[in-house]
Amino acid sequence: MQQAPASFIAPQGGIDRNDPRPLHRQVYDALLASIRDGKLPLRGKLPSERELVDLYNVSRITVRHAVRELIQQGVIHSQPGKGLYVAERGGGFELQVLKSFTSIAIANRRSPGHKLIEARIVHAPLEVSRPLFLAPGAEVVLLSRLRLLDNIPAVVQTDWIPVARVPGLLDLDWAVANRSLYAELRERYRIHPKRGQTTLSARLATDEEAAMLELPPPAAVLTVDQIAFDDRNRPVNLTALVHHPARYPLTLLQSESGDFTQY
Amino acid sequence: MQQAPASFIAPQGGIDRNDPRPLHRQVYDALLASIRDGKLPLRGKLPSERELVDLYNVSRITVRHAVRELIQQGVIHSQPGKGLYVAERGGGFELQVLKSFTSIAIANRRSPGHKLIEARIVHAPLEVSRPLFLAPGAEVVLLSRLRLLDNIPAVVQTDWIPVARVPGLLDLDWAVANRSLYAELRERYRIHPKRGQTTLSARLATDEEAAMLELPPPAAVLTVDQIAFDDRNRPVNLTALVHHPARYPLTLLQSESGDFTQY
DNA sequence: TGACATGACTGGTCATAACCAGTCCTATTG
DNA sequence: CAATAGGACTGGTTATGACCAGTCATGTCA
Repeated sequence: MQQAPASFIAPQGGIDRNDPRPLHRQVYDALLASIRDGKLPLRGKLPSERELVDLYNVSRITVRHAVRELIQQGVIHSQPGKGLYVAERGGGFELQVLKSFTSIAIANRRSPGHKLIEARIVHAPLEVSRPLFLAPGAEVVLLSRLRLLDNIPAVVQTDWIPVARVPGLLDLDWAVANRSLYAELRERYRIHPKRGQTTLSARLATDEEAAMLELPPPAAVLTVDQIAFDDRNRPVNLTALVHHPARYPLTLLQSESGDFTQY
Repeated sequence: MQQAPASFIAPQGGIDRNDPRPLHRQVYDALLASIRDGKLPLRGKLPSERELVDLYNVSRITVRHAVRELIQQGVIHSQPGKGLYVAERGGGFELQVLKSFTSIAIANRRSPGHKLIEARIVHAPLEVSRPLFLAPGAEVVLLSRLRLLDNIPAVVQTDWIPVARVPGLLDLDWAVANRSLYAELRERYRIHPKRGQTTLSARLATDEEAAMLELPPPAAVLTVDQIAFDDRNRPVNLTALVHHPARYPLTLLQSESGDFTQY
């Protein structure tokens, strides 16, 4: 008989019937926290689904919902007939899907920060107005920052947000090194991005980018362009990222959602 | 009252109780096919979940399972209180998660192909043996190919596969332009990759790569390194891809799985 | 001693049933 | 005529209960 896993995962740990979050989300968060905190070792075995049902006093459908999310995120994997196991993580940065620079940094025990490059209202060029469904030349907030990991330049980030959605955004002092744009969107403007479309490519760094990222030219950079939409399917912003390839590679964990055909 | 969607999605369309695939997978495939074939227009509205229940004669849990997958793949999106909508797709290549070069090409109506660069058995260098959990110097099959889209060079792909798992793989003539490594793994060796770990970065192309991809040096390339594991969690292969940035950018569709925090 | 059957597990699938909060049209009311 | 209150929908969440195929340790039989 395997030892009661209650010592690893607090019984009722974080499951609160009055919590506004859905139960499956709470289970997801509780399990993820246990794994991230190292209470469950890498390659370790999780309690079985039916044990989790008893631990958290929720139905199996709820447990399975949480488990499915964790599998799809690549955090755990399942072996039918055997159990659930914590996935070993790769060497570099631990990302699942593309996530917040800030949250990634914290998850990797690096301290995030930024230096302001530019913050003003501009008329959107066509390559910005089109994906945001705006009229050409419409006013957008331009926010350009050099993002730092432990004070080391890692990414050049430029955001464009329609002015209409974020009145007064530039009243804030964006030179403050730890201000988070997305926290501002959430808390001040109640804008919650729900889905996004991301394009990855590579190109040679411009002289300015190379200088900021401390790359000797000619240098290759990884580019990530993302359009985000809110829960009503309205475009929220356009983000362009220019990554230092060595200081900030990206890692994806994939799993058996649908077909896992490969290259 | 909205018109019966039965004209768009064949009633019982593809749902077969004797099909070995799970019901939710069949529903997923049927809906995906309807969308891909254009029976359901972009930004169009899908039948409601309860209508799908009647259409396919399955329970709502099954329909929701399929719907959840499609949402997570970014194919559709949901608006509570309103309905399910086909997601508009972006300009470039339509990828969801990283998928088969061959299947991506076909989905984008481009014809895939390859030119053989190298196919032989080598002793694995450390950077290959480590991720594959092999002893340093263990024998691996090296397969290096220049992949083509409509006969235009797009990606340099190099695979390493432990010899022990694929005896006789090199007996085949890999110079044949349309042979698929993963079809071979599936059909001949019954190896089914289930999950993978992918690292994306950028670097300057080597002279050979630049020449093959028809890029004038100095040129930046997008690199994708992937380790795949099978359903028993054994490493299957290591793939290194070198992408022509303009001919083969990558697109990801993300959705509200877990937290959609951003950069 | 070795091969085999058993049974207690595991995750995977599917059904039925209910309630909630949000959307949207419609009919009633002021 | 405008504001409001229903009611009929939507997807989102959760419960209970059941069966399947695979894994694995154990005990039995040859």
